Amino acid sequence: MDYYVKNNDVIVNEKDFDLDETLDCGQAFRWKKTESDYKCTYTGKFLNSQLKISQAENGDFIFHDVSEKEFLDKWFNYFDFGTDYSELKKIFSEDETLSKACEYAKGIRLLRQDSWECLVSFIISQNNNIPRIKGIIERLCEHYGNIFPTAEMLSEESPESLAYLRSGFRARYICDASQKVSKKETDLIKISSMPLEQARAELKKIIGVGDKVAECVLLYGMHRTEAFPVDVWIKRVLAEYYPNGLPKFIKENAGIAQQYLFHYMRTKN
DNA sequence: CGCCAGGACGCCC
DNA sequence: GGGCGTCATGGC
Repeated sequence: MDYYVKNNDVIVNEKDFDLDETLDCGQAFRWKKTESDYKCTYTGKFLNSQLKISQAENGDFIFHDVSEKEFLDKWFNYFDFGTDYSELKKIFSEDETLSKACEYAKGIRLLRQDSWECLVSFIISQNNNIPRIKGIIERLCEHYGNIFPTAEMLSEESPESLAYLRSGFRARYICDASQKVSKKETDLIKISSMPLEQARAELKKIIGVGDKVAECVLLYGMHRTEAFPVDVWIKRVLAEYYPNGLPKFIKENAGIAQQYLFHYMRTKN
């Protein structure tokens, strides 16, 4: 990864990164594609920081109106620029299916998202489709002035007061998560560094958090790359390509491999 | 219209 | 432990 500062922007060169593929592969739900003169442009937020980011025709990335300090302190980490995805894909490509999946969308990276936002987002995701998940999260943020509400804010709500979300049976799960997190009965910071099995068990104490959602929080919100969420698409991948199980050599980065497989299976047709 | 969606839970055996 | 119906809502 190389970068330089130009006027008020930071320009990044990173070949293992595609904006469309990374921001629209089902790991994050709050990035919006906007019109621009570039190949593509997105606006979104991480915690309380807003970002407008473009990918130019030559592949470079423009972090609009971002100082070098903010880039290094915040966005470098969010986009996981410290990880060498060429090396990861080289390892993955020893497996035939994974090789195809990595070739299909070379520019997917695993974002380092906020654990609380991930927890709520993936509670909402259950038995739901991606366009509708985005809609519910958008209504939630709009309701709080276009920020993602904290656990403290949401702990004031009830399933009835959340009716405007039209999130169905998931509303009471959101409330339980908000109460447990705001009371520190669920401590997301502590969980993020627990042994994996213990972390899973701790997350699953929240009503409405089962194996799949817990795994998503660990992977997307805590960057535990060995976590491996299994949804209906990954079930199809496993049934079709891995009847004897996944290759052992992906273990410590199974979650990242999962992201290539998920996107491949969901969009190839 | 019917089928499905980045599932979890309770109940049954 | 595994199988099955149920839960809201709406995208396609």
